[in-house]
Amino acid sequence: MEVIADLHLHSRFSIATGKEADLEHLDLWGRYKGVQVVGTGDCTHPQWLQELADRLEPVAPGTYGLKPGLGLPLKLQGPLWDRLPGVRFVITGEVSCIYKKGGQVRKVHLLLLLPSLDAAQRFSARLGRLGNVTADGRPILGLDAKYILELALEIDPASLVIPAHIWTPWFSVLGAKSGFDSLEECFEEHTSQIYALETGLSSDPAMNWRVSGLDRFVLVSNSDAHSPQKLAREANIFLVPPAFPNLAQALRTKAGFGGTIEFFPQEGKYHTDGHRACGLRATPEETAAWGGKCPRCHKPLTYGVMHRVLDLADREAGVAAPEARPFESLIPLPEVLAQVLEVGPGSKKVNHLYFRLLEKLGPELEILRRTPLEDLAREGGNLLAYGIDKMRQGRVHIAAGYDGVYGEIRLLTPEERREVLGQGALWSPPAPVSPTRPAPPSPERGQPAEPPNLKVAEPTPPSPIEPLLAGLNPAQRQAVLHEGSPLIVQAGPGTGKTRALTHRLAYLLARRGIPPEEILALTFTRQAAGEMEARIRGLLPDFPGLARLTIKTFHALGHQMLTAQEEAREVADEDQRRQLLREAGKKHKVPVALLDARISDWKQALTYPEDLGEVNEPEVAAFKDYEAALSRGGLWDYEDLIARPTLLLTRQPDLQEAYRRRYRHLLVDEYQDLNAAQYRLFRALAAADAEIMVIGDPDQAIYGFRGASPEYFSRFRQDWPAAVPVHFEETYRLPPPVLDAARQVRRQAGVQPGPMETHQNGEQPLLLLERATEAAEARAIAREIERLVGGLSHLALEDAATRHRSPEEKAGFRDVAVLYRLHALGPELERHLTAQGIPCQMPRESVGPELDGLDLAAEKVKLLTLHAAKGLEFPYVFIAGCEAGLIPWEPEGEGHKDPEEENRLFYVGLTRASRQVFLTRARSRTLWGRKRRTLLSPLVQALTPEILERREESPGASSRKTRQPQLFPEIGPRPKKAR
DNA sequence: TAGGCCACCTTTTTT
DNA sequence: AGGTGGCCTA
Repeated sequence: MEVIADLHLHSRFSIATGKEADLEHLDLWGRYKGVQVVGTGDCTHPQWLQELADRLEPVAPGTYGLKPGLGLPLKLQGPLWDRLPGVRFVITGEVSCIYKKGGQVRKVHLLLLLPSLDAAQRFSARLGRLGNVTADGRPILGLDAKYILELALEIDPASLVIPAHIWTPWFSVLGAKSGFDSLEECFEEHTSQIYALETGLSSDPAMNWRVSGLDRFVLVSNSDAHSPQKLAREANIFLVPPAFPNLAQALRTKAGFGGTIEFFPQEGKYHTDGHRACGLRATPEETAAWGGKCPRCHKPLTYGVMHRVLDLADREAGVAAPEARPFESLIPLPEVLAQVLEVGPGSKKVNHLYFRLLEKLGPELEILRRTPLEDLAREGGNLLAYGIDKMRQGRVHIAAGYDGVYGEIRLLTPEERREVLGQGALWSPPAPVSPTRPAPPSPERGQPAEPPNLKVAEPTPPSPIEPLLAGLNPAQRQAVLHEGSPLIVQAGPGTGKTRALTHRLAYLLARRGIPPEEILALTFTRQAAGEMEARIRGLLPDFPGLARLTIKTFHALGHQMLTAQEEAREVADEDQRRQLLREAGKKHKVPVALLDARISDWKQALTYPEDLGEVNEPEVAAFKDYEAALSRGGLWDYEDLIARPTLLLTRQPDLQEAYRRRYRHLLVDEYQDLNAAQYRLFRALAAADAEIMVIGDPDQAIYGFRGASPEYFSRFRQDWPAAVPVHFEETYRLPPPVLDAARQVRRQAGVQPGPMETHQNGEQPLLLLERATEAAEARAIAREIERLVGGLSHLALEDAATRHRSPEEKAGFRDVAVLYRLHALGPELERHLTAQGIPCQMPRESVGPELDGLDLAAEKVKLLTLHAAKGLEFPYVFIAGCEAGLIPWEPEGEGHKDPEEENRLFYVGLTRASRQVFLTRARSRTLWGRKRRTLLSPLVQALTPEILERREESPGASSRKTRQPQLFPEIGPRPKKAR
């Protein structure tokens, strides 16, 4: 007994679905169509899962039915319908993986088949930690497809993952635009866990047989319906009982898998090649003859599924794959009726006849596949019977779909019409004979496989150049090689600062034989220290004694020095410190903020209560209490970690001498960010004859509020008169317009940064997007990101500007950062980007305890403060909130605090980008409950038009849906969610 | 001592 | 807006 199953469809929680896409209507339409098993779809969506749990009950293992009383009444009566059982549901869903692999953006849709509702709940919860599963029933995840497979099997080994509509150009495992050339490239060592492939609307099994690499897979077909009416336009025929374990077994082994019900693939939107704008349809042969270009406009043609299949094909047409299953090609009944009645498929006439036929003849699939022609003729007329007969024989004329244009079916020619309908018609339904399609070509052995394409590794000739200097420019080389006197390097953004530092370290160790323990490299952040260490290991793998190298933050070094001399204490965290300040401040009636600032100042000047003598200020008394409390609690604060070790060194000459003897080589990163205490610590550590290299960029000094002062940078040459200055003048990061913009910004502060030359190409100007509100601003950002990634879904298809970009040029989510001045802007941006289906993350949050490999592997857009972006690089950088008062930040009523530093901060933001910068602004912004009209940031205002393009909101923005080719055009716009 | 109400304030960050 | 701390009351 045949069991027809449609496993891939979507609920109303998916984007661009009708609100009728619920269980009740799926059950109803499953019965109308004649399907016994229906996937739930969207099994990663928490609300949908809740609905499944509420409304379904198990009827067999992993198989569910509507709870009693929930089924909708059929519009139909009669013996065929009165006792028709409801459909059975199995748990299915789809995820969209958008990620970079091999330097290219990949977009792969996967169909999931899970063995139980419980498994789905666990899977959803797990995915929810890696991305956003609530915005869309088909979530967009920045995760490698193979991890999804791993995860599904980890949740339950009975799960099945089926690559979805595998040939579509934009979103599939073999797709021409963002896919792979083989399943193995995608799933690697897990490929054996893939058992089935979904052929999609634009291809049928016969096309897939031409690729012998697919022979071992079960070829499945599903509707991918976005509304229940579209259910089962493609489907699977199983010859096993309708329960999950049997279906899964059949999908794994092919045994009990009876074949598929298909669209005519030419009807699909991407079947053949062409160019929509020119209305040009092309066969792959024509495309080849035209060199892939549209002969009318010479733009690249969009390759269709057929083309892609032929690219990978290694078997002749008309030869079935071994063990191939048969398939039947059908046209949905409403379309057949539309052809017969010469009206639209959505018309009342069609609808009326549709249900009349169903009532008399049974479910739609039965009518299309099996109902005897004479019965069709009796209930629907000769023309209908004739048309369906033609369809069953495959005699259908279809102008193939291309470049997003649906194929056009013509079932009946005018002559046929006349003949069949005319007086004394030549055609009448034949006597009842089995009207099934001719059997598919019998499976044969496939062609012998091509010899494997062996790649011979090219021997790399031994390099005569010192490898540690190879690839360095002259200034970098100088920084690496310099010895004998202190060195100060001024290194702008992207000029290879870390490169120079790490190569110098490696050179010291490996060429000059400096013992690792004599080297001290200091950074400001753990991340920078970690990166430096990793890069040294990369340069000198297996070098003995690397562990004895000291690469630390200033604070870590200070902590280590302190604990070597005193009883170790913990470092007070933010909360502890605030608590102690509050207590001390309260007792002595000193405002906490004031006390905080005073104590910081004191410690940065290496001053402790005992140095303040008998001053009677309440602040001093509070300071004493605070220090006593820290001590009682066994705590140091961050400033202690610098000030105290410095005092130890200055007060104990022998200790200082010991450190100075040990560290003969000192390197300091981000030298412009030293504060007074750090500067003194560094001076205390540096012997007169030590070899010193400091590197930094005074234009990027942004920690003045923390007591840092770029003054020490310029003072270096006074402190070390023998110092040699080096200036890195070549940037490898900034494309010319960004470099230009950055320099223009600095010029506004009266600073003319030294000469700079860029090796980065790219002429994209900065883009300024001004919107009415911060919500519109966030949506504009989301839209641009979507463009950069090259479209997130079929519905928001790549526009002309991006669609022909090669996959290498497209961005992955991790290539994008959104920067802003205040944390307060972060959550709102995150909310909107998330709602638009863009995986994003504010790194503060991710500092959770249970970060595993997958968490780290998930690609996300980063949301960062400008400060936090320091030292990072992203191809695409958005700077949000480019408004006067916000950038540069001017606290309410107080006016500019430090316009110089704000200017540098903006400079830092701009110079994070290696491809393009987007500046955005909200004309009205609500911040901390106060709504204000804003002006464009003066820093942006001053940028010249050659490098800054302004793009107003396109007036056609509201006509989105008319511009966009729709996969399911009958669906209205997505319902607005209440805020 | 819990709970409720009100006033306040809001940049950027280091083991 | 929204969270926090302070202060008052029962």
